Amino acid sequence: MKLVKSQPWRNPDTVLAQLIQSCARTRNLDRGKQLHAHLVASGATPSTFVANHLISMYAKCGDLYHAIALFDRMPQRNLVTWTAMISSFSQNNKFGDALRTFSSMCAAGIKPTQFALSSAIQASAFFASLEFGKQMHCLSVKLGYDVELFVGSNLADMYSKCGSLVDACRVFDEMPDKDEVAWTAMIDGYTKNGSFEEAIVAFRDMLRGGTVVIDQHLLCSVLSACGGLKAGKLGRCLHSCVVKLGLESDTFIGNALVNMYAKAGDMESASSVVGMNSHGWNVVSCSSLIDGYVEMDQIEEASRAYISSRRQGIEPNEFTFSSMIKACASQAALEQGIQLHAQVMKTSFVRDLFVSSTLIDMYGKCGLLNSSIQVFDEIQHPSDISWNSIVGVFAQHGRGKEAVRALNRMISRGNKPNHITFVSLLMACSHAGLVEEGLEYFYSMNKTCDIEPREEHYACVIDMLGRAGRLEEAREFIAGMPFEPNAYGWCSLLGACRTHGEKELGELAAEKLMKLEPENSGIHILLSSIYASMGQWEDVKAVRKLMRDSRVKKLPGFSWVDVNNKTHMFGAEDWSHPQKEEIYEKLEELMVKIRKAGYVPFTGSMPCNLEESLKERLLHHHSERIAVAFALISMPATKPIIVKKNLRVCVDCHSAIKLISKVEGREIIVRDNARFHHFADGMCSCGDYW
DNA sequence: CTAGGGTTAG
Repeated sequence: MKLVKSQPWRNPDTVLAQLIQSCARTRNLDRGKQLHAHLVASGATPSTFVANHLISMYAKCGDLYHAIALFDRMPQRNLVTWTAMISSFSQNNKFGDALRTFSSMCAAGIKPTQFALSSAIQASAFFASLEFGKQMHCLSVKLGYDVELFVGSNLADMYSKCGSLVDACRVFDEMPDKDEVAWTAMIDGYTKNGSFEEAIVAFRDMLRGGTVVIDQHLLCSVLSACGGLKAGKLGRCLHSCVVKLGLESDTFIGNALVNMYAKAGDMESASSVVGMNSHGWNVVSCSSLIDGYVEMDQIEEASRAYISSRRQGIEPNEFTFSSMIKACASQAALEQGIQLHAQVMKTSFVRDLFVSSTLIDMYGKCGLLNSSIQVFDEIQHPSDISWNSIVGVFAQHGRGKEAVRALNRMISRGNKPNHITFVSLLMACSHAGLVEEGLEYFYSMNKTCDIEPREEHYACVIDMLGRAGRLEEAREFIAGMPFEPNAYGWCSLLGACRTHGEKELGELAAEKLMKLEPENSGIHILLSSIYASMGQWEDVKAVRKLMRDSRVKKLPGFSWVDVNNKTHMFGAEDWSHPQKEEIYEKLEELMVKIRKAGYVPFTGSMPCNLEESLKERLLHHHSERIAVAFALISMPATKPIIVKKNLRVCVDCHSAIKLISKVEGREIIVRDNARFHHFADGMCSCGDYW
């Protein structure tokens, strides 16, 4: 109003335009509508200039309806009118409409400028449509805007969002001037495509240039890259930068910091950032925090963070649910998993592909194969992630044929298996003894699915041959490999050599393993048990001495079992439980039953030269068996028993529990530190070998 | 009058 009074000689349109503009700036829709109504009431048709302002005002205030209505009724549209309409659509996330309007404009014979191109490229980025994006790029080149600051940044952003980093770089490198927005687009492109090192390198290059402003957008992307690299030190450095620039109160920055620290495993810093300011408690930061705890295997802390977030009034979203369900899977905490599933079903997140995939995995790890399949079957359009989960579950359960069938269905439905799918498939074949099928897939995956076999696939083949007792072939296979097997491969081989009494190859595997994982006591134990099974007590002693000398300690074995939502822990020969009498009685009863069913104690591998009866007794009182006996006397017979162990289940316990599942008619799931065993009716999902 | 970049998952 001041302007009107002080500059009464100005063109009335200019005055009106300025008034409308101020409504747009302050998002004052009511005042904007008033001005519009006033204009209409005066009977005059607004000029194109004024109408353009009105469209822009309506769009900025989120009132697309009136913007469109006005646009449709305009007798004269100029370049800016079209451009304003396109940007109105893209500002309000109507990217399809933005693109349609863009092509109408072109059809009307109006050449787009950098403004319209910018919005149109943004829309192509939204649809992640490389094809359309390339057309836009082409048009930008033709019209001479391709290296312009805004268009260039948009193109780089669009290419990286379409997954084509090469094209993004090409555009970016051609740009003569680059500001912080352009750099952010590029750095974020690297980050989103998993090229974290390149993101950091780009950031350094940018700093070296020295002229670019560092703002919150830029720092967010760099922090995300630090998270990906687990680069806590660099991240902390950037945190100081955030503080110096006074950007701590930015919610996105806070979330990025929490996520960075959580990914780097620095949970203390992550949780302190959450508590630092009023924006700290939000669904993104809490989900990052929870996921950090889950990844660090600190499930108690994860639950605590989840409960605190709920107390703060934060509604969990699909990220939160995924992480919490993942936590249940890692603990084989079936009860809590089911509760989360029930909660998810009350929300729309039940249709989220990440959530359903973690549910499939959780049920699988808790031994409920049918529930996994049910969750999978309820997915309307399974994605690659969904298929990978179900193939993985079949692998865990030793269902080789089902895994193969799932893979074939996956391919025929147009989903593309990746290297993880093939790891699962090969493991499934290995567990089910489908050696020929497994080998066929291994040798053909490169041709049929364009996946070069990696370390882990080679390791699966070693495992497959080893389990089948084809150790000579395993040796040849290793000799023909383009690289040395990884720890998993050598470990499988060592296990197989132990089972099949192959001393020399076992020694080789152990030697390699001790170099790869010198701290791993399991390797020493396995090797000594190979010697023990052959009665080479001198060698057993030598290994023990080696363990002493290199200060490798055998971890004490513990088992856990959840009964009525309470976790009970047992050690070997552990009789501290209040119900010890009943447990002991049950164990004795089980021994009698399984002996009748054909159980023969396997004391051959025990790494000490003890009297047989004592060895047997020691075996019978392994922690996992005590846990199973306890669960049998305290749980309703309908529920599967889930036991968790910190070490590997021993061969003898494996065969004993197999028979216990048969004589007691119970499903027993044992998760040890290496794998998953599902015992039912005298069978185990991991086959006959441990 | 019209345009660009940022945080969480298998």
